[in-house]
This record gives sequence, structure tokens and C-alpha cells, in this order.
Amino acid sequence: MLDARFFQEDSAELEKALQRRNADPALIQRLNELAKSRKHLIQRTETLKAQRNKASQEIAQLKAKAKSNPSVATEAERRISEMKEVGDQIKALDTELAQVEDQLSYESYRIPNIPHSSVPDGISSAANVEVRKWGSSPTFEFEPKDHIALGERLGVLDFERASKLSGARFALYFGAGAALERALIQFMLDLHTREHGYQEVIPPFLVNRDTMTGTGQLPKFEQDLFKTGVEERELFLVPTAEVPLTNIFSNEILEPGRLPVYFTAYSPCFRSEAGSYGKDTRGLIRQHQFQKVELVKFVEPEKSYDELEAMVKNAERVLQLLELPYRVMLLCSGDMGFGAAKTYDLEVWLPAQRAYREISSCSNCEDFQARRAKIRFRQEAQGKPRFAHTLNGSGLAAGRTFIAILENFQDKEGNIQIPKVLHRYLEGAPGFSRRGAELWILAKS
RNA sequence: GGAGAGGUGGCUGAGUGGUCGAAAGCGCCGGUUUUGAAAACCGGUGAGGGGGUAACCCCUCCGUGAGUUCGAAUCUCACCCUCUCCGCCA
Repeated sequence: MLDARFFQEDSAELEKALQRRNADPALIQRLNELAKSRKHLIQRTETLKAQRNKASQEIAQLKAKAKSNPSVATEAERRISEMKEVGDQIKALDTELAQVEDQLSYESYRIPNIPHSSVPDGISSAANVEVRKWGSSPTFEFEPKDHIALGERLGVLDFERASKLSGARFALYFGAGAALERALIQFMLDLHTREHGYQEVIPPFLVNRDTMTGTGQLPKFEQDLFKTGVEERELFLVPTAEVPLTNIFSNEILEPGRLPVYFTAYSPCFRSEAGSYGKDTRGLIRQHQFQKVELVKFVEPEKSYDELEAMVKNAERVLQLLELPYRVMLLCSGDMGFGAAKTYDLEVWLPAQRAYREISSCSNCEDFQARRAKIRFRQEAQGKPRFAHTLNGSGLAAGRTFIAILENFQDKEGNIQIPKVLHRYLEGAPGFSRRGAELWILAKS
């Protein structure tokens, strides 16, 4: 959510910003009118309320005196009937005001965040800018297989049986596959907690409507979420651990010295994404459920862009230690997520696709989420509360990391070599074989 | 799942229709005193919104939402949450 002042005053700036985000600039006109109407109604209703409060006190005094003086009692009755009129007016105005505020919040909750000045203009991923590249894509003396062929041959992935259980876009991991995914998660959590200063959290994976609204998934993207249960108890499955983590401090004012706070959490992520059918229909790339390790930061506004750079480095470190080639992309204004002011994507090299594919997305949301979720802090003990800046990033998506390992480290027979940093997690596990200093998942010959 | 109790300011806790944004205590901040600290004493100490150049003024908020009333922390209804006991379970 944006500051209400934005669409009350300098709407030209906002209109420009919204065009950069592919949003409808006509919204601004409407918001402007609603904001004016709100202000007007507040002024009228508050004048009447002040009048009523004053009269209530006077009536109380009159009632106290009325016992000894009957004429005062008549006066009190007269004032009460007078105030009845005022009360009706207040009620009518308050009803109107509530409607205007409902509309105002309905509309303003649907406006995306404004891009930071360093974000390039553009309407699609074509306008994203490559910032840097790490590692070199491996050369193969054979045609590299994709992770589906590799995974099924090794017996570690099964999409057909998964669809029997849950339908399309779900996966079963077996044996060494399940162990590898789990090892990746543990490796990532260990790295972030031991070397990057994040505190590990296990959050709820089901959250309420307020929580989803706080981070920006609602009200606009309800169709992308899975929802549980019947109407009386509405809960949503988290599409990312960003949601519960960021909302940890909702409706709180953090004491001076508390910031920065770094959290990391593993969670399964559940995404309905009704609009995405037709893309990546096969394999692990796009699933209704996937595993991810998330990074979230709460920081002072002045530091949030430095913190974003640091967070990207934290995510990159995972890929570097796994020896997976990747590049860092700065997203253009039209390709960013709803709440982001600036986003870097990490894209890992997938040999079978001969393409870089997103494996992490790190964003500075500035005060967009903080404003919605009311996440504030005090700089000094006596200071005014300020909105914190929130950041989130994948560190990393485990499923896609799994794909990258299969595809990048395959040999001609479809065996998979395991990166060194994972050996300590997988040494001796069923399905893994030693070859000298190397560790492999071997295809049955 | 069954039965009961309760949600008030940073914390403890009073308040059951009328100057109650809320007693008291603790905590915190400032001051007096002190060589310094503690103690003691004095004063201050929530958030959001509206108006004003400003000093400052006004409105709202006692779990959330609706209702009754001239007037609600206080009465009514619904919901959420917490605690205790029983049952069940990892």
C-alpha cells in the first residue's frame, strides 16, 4: 500500500509510476476523488461529534442537579431530544464515511509499489538487465538430458503417480531424490544461519486473510492461492515463507536497537497460479507445491538498498558453493512482483533448456508491506514510530536447485555427481555411491 | 471434542451507563538532591486520523465487528484469541 498522500496531492508522479508497472492510471483519478470525499466527511462528522461530546457532559451535570431541581430535569430532557437529532446525523455520516473508506482501501490495496529510480523501464522480462554472471556453462560431449528424463531413469522422481494422488503439477521424490532435496534445504539453512546471520524460523504454513493482505498477496491475487476449509474458518496455504515471516512483526512497534532483523525459514510453497497453464507443463519447474528456503529482513529505511545487495550475495553464495553457473538480473519495472520496489533475480543455467531459469528472486519492498501490515520501529526511545523496510528473497528454491544439479552434473550414462558441499549431508545415504573423492547417484545399468 | 474462566495503556491491575484515554503500582524519560550511583521527591510518559505558519485544538481507539442509548471500557449479539480441567493425540 502506498501513502495516502500520494494520490491526494502529487498524482502526476504516481500516474507515471503506475504506467511503468503496467497498471491503470485511471485508478488515480478515482482514488483522488475518494480521498477528497473522505476528508470532507471526516471534517463534518468530527464537528458533530465534538458537539455531542460537549453536550453529553453538560447533560450529565444537569442530571446530577435534577434531583433537587425539577426545572433542570426538563432542561435535560430538552437537550437529550436535541442530541438525538445530532446522533442520527452522525450515524448517517459515519455510514457514508465507512463506505468511502472501504472503497478507498479496496482500490489502494490493488495499486502496486512504485519502482525505485535505479529500476529500468520496461513492460516484460525482455527489458531486464544482466548485472553479472558467475561460472561457465558446462560443455557436454553428449546431448544433455532434462531433469525429467534423468530423474525418472534414476527412479528418484515420479510425476505420473503424483498426479494419481493430487493431479497435475505435483511430484513424488523417492530415495536419493528425496534425500538430495532435504540435503539442499539443510545446507541452505545452515549456510544462512551460521555464516549470514539469519535466525531460523519454523512458521505456520496456513495463514489468515490479514496476513496474506499484509504482504500483498491479497486482495488482488486470491486466485493464485490455495484456500482451506469451509467459510467459517478461512485459511490460506502459504505461497512462500515470506508471508508468515514478514507478518511476524505486524501491528508492532519495534524498540530502538531491534533492527535489523534477519529471518530464514524452510517451507513448502503452495501456488495455484491459475493463469500459468501452458507454460512449463512438464517436470519440476512449475509446481503447485515446491520446497523453498526463504530469507526475510526488517531494516531501517536508509539501509534497505545496501541490505538488498547483501541479501542477493547471500543467495548467490548458495549457487557458488554448489558450483552452479548463474547470472544476476535486475528486473525492469513491468516484470517485478506487486510489492517490490526493486528486484534482482538469480537465474541458474539449465543445460537441457540451454537457458538461464529463475531460481531466486530478491526484493526490497521498502515500506509497501510495512504500511499494510503496520510494521513499525522507533529509532530513539522518544521518537515517532516509522515504517520499517522489508526485504525478501529465495535462498533458494529447492526444487529448481534440484533440477540444476541433475542437469549440470550429469554424465553420459545419466549418473549425477553431487557437489562437495553436500557430501557431509549425503555420505552413506542409500542411493549414493562413492567414486574416489566423488559422490554420485548412479543409474541402474 | 466436552466443561469453565478471561481478554483494559510497555507490564501488573482497578473500573459494570455520564468530564474515563481510563485509578494505583511497576517500568521508562527528564529534573531536584548526591563526589558518583542508589534511595527519596517532583514532573512527564500510547497509537491513528483531522485542522492550524505555530503554540495548540478536535475526533477515534479498553480483543474484533455489529447493535441498544442523548451518551458505552461498562448493556446485547456474533466472531477471534488466551488460560484451566476432562477426553484424544505426535
